[in-house]
Amino acid sequence: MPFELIPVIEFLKQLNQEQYDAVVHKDGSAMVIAGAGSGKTRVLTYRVAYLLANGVDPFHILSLTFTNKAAREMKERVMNLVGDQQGRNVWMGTFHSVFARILRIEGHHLGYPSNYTIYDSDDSKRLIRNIIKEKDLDNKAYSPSYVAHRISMAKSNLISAEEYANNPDLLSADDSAKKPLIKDIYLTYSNRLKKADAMDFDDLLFNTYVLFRDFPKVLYKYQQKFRYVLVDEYQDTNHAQYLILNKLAALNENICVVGDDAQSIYAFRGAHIGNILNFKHDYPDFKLFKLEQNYRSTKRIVSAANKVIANNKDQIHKTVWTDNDEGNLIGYIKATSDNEEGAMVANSIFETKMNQQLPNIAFAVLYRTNAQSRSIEEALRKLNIPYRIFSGLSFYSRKEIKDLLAYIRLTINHNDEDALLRTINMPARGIGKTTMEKVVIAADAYNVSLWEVLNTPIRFHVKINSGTAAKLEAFATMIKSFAVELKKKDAFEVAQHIATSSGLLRLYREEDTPEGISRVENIEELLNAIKEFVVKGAEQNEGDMEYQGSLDEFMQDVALLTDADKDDEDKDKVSLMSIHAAKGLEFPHVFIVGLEENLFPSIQSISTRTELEEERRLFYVALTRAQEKVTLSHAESRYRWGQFTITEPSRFLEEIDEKLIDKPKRANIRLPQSRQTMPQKRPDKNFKPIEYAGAVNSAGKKEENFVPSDTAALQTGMRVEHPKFGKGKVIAVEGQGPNKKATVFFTGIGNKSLLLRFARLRILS
DNA sequence: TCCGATCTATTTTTT
DNA sequence: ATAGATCGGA
Repeated sequence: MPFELIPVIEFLKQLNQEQYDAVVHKDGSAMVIAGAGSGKTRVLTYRVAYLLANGVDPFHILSLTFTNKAAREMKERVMNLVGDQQGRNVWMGTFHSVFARILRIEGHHLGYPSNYTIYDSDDSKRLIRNIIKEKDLDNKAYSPSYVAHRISMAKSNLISAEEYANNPDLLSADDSAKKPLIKDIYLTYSNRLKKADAMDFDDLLFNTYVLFRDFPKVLYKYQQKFRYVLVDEYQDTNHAQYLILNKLAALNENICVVGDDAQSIYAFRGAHIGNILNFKHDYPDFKLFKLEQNYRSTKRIVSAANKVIANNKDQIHKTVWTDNDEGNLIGYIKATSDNEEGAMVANSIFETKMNQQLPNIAFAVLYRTNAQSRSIEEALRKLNIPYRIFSGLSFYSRKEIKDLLAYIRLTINHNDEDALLRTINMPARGIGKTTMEKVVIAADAYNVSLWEVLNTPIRFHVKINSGTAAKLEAFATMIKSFAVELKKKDAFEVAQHIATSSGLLRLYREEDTPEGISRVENIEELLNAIKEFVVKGAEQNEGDMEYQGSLDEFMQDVALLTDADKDDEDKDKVSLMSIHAAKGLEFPHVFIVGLEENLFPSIQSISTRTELEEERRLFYVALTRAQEKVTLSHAESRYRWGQFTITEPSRFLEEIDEKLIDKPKRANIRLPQSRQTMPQKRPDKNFKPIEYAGAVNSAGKKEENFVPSDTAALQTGMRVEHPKFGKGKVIAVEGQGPNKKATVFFTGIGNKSLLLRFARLRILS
């Protein structure tokens, strides 16, 4: 017996009948349709524990999730159930990270080295942008994001560049969209990735599929290895993922998928709800389990969510119910502006926290778009409420981080084109645009990587003068010297060496501006993370001779990391995140902000029913994150892309039963307990944002009572104050009308050029 | 090639 | 509002 069976039996008692049945259904295919909050993660983790308890070797279990966070959480929970030793050996990870790992081992069958680079969407967009430029295409018709999306859709449907170029449907669609050359961009893009020994996110799936399709022996090896396959969030799988799972499970058919069609929110990137329906065709003997009891939320929340989702036509019937208390009414906040919305949300958090003595982690603010975090952040900061933003990629997509990572990538994989282009003149080394253009053209002509041309420019007939040649050689020599270090030292030492010798750190140090300082800090933070990786890895792998703590190990899936994966010592913070990022999480108190037409539902998604239904599922996901209380909020006006916009309340607000919502009232901060209810029309004059802002603030900082002046008469020499930059002196005023702007010298910050249309300035003298 | 000034796209969601 | 790309002059 691998470990004590007793605890598992004990744990099994905690399950309800359906959960229990799903957990102990050991062999054969199974689908678990799990309503929100019905304990699906629990079923998955217990199932893994149950398999282990029944003598299944941990090496034979594969468990796939969509986010690293979900994978990590599951791993922790499993380790708690069955002990670290067993738990660690189960393959648990995201589709992308697991397949990336398989491709490191097997990629040679497809002509990839094991140190291939993973391009994140930023990198691939850069590459696409370059190709568009090289082909001299109109970058209005061919916007990189559009092309990237198009290629991504093709890849997730397993359509290669060659197949794309021969597919009449796709071609005519592109023709009528007046973008007939997408096929050429796709072809070039694929070639360039291959030449750079790089894969983008979609390639990780695409190539895994090709590997399994074309190399039956390899497929057989993994079928043997993964005798039990578990999949979380099955409703979000795309076609490529579906077929890979199909192949993997074909031998043993021990596949257990868990999902909820009502929570499918990734159709926009190719997820296919139909995969749930296909399941019964592929595995006719499958067992279906439905988890309908919600353990997470109050009756009112469950009922509101059910009512909302009932408006969707496309759904699998199920009845989510709960035994929990009736609970609070759903809160409602109506603000005049986005800033006021932030202040009211922050204030409500502050009050609830004080009244009920709750920690910050009890609260989450969810929004449709990441850009909405700003006003919330500002408001929380004013009230000294600590918060953490879980926004996609912000840390890893910072320029300085990308730069350092690019040096490391280039050191590991010299063929990495994006890394080379990014680093070669950063800091400036006198290798400019002209030279690199010649190199790119030569690389293209001889079908080799940029690195090869760089090393022996003469061989590829690049016409450059000796000075430039020397510069290129110096750069190549430097990268080669880094590569030598790589073999000798641990990850931290090499990374630090690279940061210093490349001149990157010096460059930012010399900047001596607040931005420069924060860049240096970010680089140091990355170096710390690498250090931690070395230390932690060494501890965990004690006695494991395989583990070197080397930099390539660190880099292996750094491209797959997001901000949410950084650890944070101080955990007690309010969470700010997009609804997409909140999937799978729960919080006692949830604020859903920006419930306005054209924002949520998004303006891009209101034209078709299916898109609108996806937005509604998103709203459903948001509502069902809450355990105790949901508060909905919207603002009557909002700045969007620098424009002041008047907004309409979201249609979703009307889809909730009025009886469940706290009477629409203006949250008067001065009279927080007031029964006063406000009309739903215009706010009365007492509720100017400024007055309000003054009332909420507690700390007595400058920003609180900030009243911007009319800057029409602003003149050179005037002393002004800015809420963020502090006091300063106007150096110059230029431009006319809406483009009028001022250059202001702020003490301790330096010159800032501000558009008066936007800048909030107070004239002091 | 470098530097500063000017223009522009960005905002949907993520691995 | 802002970062990044682009342009033009030195």
